[in-house]
Amino acid sequence: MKTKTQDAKPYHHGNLRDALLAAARRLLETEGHSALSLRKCAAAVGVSATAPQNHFANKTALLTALAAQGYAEMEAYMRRNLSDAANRKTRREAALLGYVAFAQDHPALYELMFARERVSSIDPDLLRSVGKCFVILADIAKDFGHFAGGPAKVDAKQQMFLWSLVHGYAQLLTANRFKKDDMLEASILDIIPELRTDSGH
Amino acid sequence: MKTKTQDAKPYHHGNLRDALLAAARRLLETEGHSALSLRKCAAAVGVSATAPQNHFANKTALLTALAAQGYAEMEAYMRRNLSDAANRKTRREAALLGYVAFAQDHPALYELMFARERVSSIDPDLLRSVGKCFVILADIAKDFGHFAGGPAKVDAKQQMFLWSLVHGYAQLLTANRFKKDDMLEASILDIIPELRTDSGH
DNA sequence: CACTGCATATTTACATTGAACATATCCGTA
DNA sequence: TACGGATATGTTCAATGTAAATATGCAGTG
Repeated sequence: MKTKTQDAKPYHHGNLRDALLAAARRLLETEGHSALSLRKCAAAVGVSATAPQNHFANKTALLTALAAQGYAEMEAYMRRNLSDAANRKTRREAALLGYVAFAQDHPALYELMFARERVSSIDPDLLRSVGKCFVILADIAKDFGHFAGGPAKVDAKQQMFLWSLVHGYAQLLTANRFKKDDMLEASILDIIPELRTDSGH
Repeated sequence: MKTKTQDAKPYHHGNLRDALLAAARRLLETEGHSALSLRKCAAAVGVSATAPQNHFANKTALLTALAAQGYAEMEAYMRRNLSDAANRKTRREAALLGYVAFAQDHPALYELMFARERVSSIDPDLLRSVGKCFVILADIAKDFGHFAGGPAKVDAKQQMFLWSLVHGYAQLLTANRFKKDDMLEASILDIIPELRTDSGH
């Protein structure tokens, strides 16, 4: 018989889903994805090994939710330190630096966000988070690159160019493939060769 | 008692290491990395479940060898269809198209080649294979981008620019992040905005 | 030929993990 | 109060990575 006065551990956690996501995130970033298991998440939160199944159908579902959370946070990185009144150049540079800073601050999570097999790429929540990130990039992309073709094709090429460049840079940087001292000094802004128009400032 | 006339399965495989790598490669490309286990590799080759341990200290060692093999093959893709007499522009375009073609033909292997946790990034064989790929890119990079700084810094920025661009493009393409029709039409050559000098042709 | 050493493969064993299943508990509501 | 849905538990199983001890074959050496 359990007394009501001293609060025993409740049968129901209350917010297990978020707690599991937080634990998973912590495990991922401190011990790497190979150390991330549903059981460890459950243990970290203090519930039974199979409790996560009530909130995530399988491990992929949890990783997908984690990735979606990652995109949302990356968006925040791209928008941080910015007032709406900031001019175009400032916004541009802040967004690109934010993108890279996020990858550097959370390399394991960033890798998960682009892992083809570990996340369900058709998940609506994930797609929504991805989309919100890339409207930012798509807007910035208007300023970069001289390309041939009609307006739609030019837009597409600009977006592909910028996204490829910043994503490739972020991943090669976090994968430690840039070794030379001269490379380590160069930021993402330093390796963008030109502007279409210097409409900012 | 075993007769010598009908050849019984030999106790020693003869070339188990290569056979395991081939089996691993097949599993990776047909069923994905989550279906790749040491035991399945062993079973595919027809040896006991723990035989691989004699050739690969652990799973990471096998994946690292597989990644090294991938870089060697990507180099072949970049060099294919080329005579030494080809002019600079032709070599440039063939190498870039080859890089992307490799990623498209072997997306799971390509992803492995840049996976931070699954491969040992300090493995000498891997580093050698990576290096041979990127002398090609480093040479091509000389033609791209106007950057500030001394010669060494300019070289570094050009290399970072080109490698980031082509790697980001390849990964976003294989990860199916380019959705719009206009994007699917654009090749890597279409999203490179300019040449430093048109020294080729 | 007999013997020895080494590389290679096998067998056995164990802890971890993802997942399925039936069951228990809590809470809101009719 | 009784019921039902949501949430958590305990049990169970197959697959996996890895360790340790053992067996096999081969290549020399006496």
